[in-house]
Amino acid sequence: MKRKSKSGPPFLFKTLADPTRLRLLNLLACGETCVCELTGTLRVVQPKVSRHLAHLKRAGLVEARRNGKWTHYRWAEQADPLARHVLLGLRQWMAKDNAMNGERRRRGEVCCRVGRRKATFSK
Amino acid sequence: MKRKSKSGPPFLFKTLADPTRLRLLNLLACGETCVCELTGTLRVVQPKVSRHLAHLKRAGLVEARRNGKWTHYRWAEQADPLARHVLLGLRQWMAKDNAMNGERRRRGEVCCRVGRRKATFSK
DNA sequence: GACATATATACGGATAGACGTATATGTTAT
DNA sequence: ATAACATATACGTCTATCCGTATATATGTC
Repeated sequence: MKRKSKSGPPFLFKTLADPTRLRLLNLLACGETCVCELTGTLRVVQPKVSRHLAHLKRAGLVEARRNGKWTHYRWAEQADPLARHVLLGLRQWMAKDNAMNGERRRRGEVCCRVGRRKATFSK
Repeated sequence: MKRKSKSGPPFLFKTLADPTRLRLLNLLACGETCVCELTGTLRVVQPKVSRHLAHLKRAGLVEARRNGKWTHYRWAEQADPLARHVLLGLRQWMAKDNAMNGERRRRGEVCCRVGRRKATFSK
């Protein structure tokens, strides 16, 4: 039985091979962000966001910090030189890509950190 | 119906997410190489090599040149800055990785190649 | 032409990955 | 305690991807 390696370049690249995960990294590039803001900005269902964040965390690309009800994610420092190099390139690419820029601009229009009002009459 | 994008960062990373393809790129880093030598050095069946080479070619990472019965593959120049950056990092990683070094050393003990020119690797 | 060699592709099965929905876990407020 | 909320995970399904084997294509030799 052959062990499945969850590290090394193939695993790094596999982690980066998903559009949703790149969008998440893009938003996190602005700084630590909570899941609800990520969910709101990307307009995808919350379990999808959580699953991809878990994957990014397993791969060591992000770290999580719990604060009360919320969990905040952020980019992690990379020990491995290849990962550091690749992520730097990715960051630069994100800074220029139109779609990624647009999504970063949508940040802050949503989420928990500012006073949020529910769209409900029952209160 | 949503079109499946065969380009962009996700596709680049997907291409790099396979160990066999990385091994192929590693051997090609020494210079243009024919399929039979790749097959012999990696000790994998030929259709597998051809399939992965086709994938690398579709992704624009390698180019092919036919010469008689043989097809020689080589690294392609990258127009996209992200791809160029990532592949440069990969090349540097390969230069230091033990397994990759070992495999490059096995080159030349096999196959059709007799006289060859020197590599782009040490650049 | 027939034949051998080098490479590419087609086919079917196995496995991994991504998804949506439902549910579980953990936290805070009442 | 219960309720409401934020986040994580479990489950079943669907699709993509990888593989080995068999076959197709292309080129050179006789």
